[in-house]
Amino acid sequence: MESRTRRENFDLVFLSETPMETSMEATVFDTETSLETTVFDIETSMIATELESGYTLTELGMTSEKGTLNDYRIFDSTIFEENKNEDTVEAKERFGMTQQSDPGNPATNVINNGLTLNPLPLETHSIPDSNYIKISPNSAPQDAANMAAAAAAAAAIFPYPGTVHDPSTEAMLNCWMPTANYQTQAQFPFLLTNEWCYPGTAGSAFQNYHQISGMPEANLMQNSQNNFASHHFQNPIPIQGTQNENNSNLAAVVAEAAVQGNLFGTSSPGERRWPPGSFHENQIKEERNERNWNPGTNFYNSPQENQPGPMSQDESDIRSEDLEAFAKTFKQRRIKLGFTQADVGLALGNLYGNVFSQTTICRFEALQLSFKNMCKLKPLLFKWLEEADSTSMPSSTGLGGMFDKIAGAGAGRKRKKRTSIEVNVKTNLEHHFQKNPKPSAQEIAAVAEGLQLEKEVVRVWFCNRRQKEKRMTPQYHEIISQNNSIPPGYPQDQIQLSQNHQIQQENFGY
DNA sequence: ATGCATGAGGA
DNA sequence: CCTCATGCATA
Repeated sequence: MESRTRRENFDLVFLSETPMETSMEATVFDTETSLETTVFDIETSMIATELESGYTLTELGMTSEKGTLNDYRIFDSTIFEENKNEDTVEAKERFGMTQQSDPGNPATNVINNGLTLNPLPLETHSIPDSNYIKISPNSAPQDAANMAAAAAAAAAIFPYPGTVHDPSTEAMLNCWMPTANYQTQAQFPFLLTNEWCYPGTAGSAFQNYHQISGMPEANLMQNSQNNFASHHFQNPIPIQGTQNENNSNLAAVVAEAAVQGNLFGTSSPGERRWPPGSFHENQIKEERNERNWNPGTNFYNSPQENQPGPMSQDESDIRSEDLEAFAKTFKQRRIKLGFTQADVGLALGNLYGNVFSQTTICRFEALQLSFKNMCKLKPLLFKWLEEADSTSMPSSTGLGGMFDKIAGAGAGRKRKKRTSIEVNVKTNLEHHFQKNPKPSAQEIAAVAEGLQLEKEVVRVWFCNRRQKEKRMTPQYHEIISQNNSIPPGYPQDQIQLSQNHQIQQENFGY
């Protein structure tokens, strides 16, 4: 089996906001082997096939609930060349695109590394589906995560950035490698100092980005592109980190790259999701309040300031999708690095003075904390991860210093022995809860009476129960009643997540 | 991974 | 008494 590089033959296109309610599945098509693998069927929420690399798209944060299609395609530009003259009307209709490329801009088309990027006008979409790699259709809320994964995949795969088409701004982006968030020059050296990269998603703020330096959009864009081109010419970005680099299974390459890219693909305090100062914090907050944290909302079109400056990410600009994606990535990385949840909790103490228990880390990873709580912990965990990632020598240095875990020794009152409540009693309580989640003292007393439990125990049970209700991933509700429709062996958390998106709005409207 | 619990802070 | 962040102890 000859090992070839097919990288020159691919470009990356993002299609956003295209309504498509039908078979939401991710198909990976290897144009070399002509093998097609259905990876994830959104419709049934079933993981049909795991990628060879061992990652599933689910693990890559590529799952999605139904809704708007956000379709990432990596296509064979040779085929594109053959098809580009096809009628575009159908494509436009089909994909709801109105975008034209900028064929007049050489930087759009040719990167000076001997590779020719196609201008990628809309016409590209008349290419048969079978020639695409469809990574994932997504609803808007999932844009970021999916975009990140897809983009990161492309970033790792291609020696140059794919041409990214942002339909919402009608921008052709040849100049950068997208992730879910704005990226700085640190990530993308080809950027001009004050530039930020934006991946482009539904309602992209690409234009905002281009306004940052006060430069006319067109100029900045061109600048970017030129800058990128020259940078690349001199410093071709090596393809690295993908063990499957030479693997003929493109799917595996994509997957692996996506996993790696995912790390920086998710927003984080360290990276700042927004260009520094580009969005006024208050504006974001206001907007979020107005929209009541609708997870489907994107804020990319928010007004912005021109004043660059440091910006700390706080809860107001974290979306639940970000948290999901981060938690997922965090867990993967943590495990890969060989740390236990307890290790992390302890390390947080060393690094930032806040020790956390294994329990808390566990709950973070499982999204079993309140939204607010998640937001609070995320920055810390992110820092830790960054640290651990760069040091990446867990056994030796990793836990070296250690804190004296100030043993409480407070000799406070002994903890009450944990009372265990029988299952049938629990069921009973659950029923009560369904009827009235906030029973009064009297009602609690009555329940306690009926169930032969201490009042206090019942009270605490309700407290805890309510608290559970507020977790990011509630595990209760009507899941039971849907049992029939749950495919056997289907991982529960998938359902919880998708349900969560609805529940979220009620529970986290603050 | 979770069930039951604690304690701070708020009405 | 409640909410909320958090964790001991255990399944």
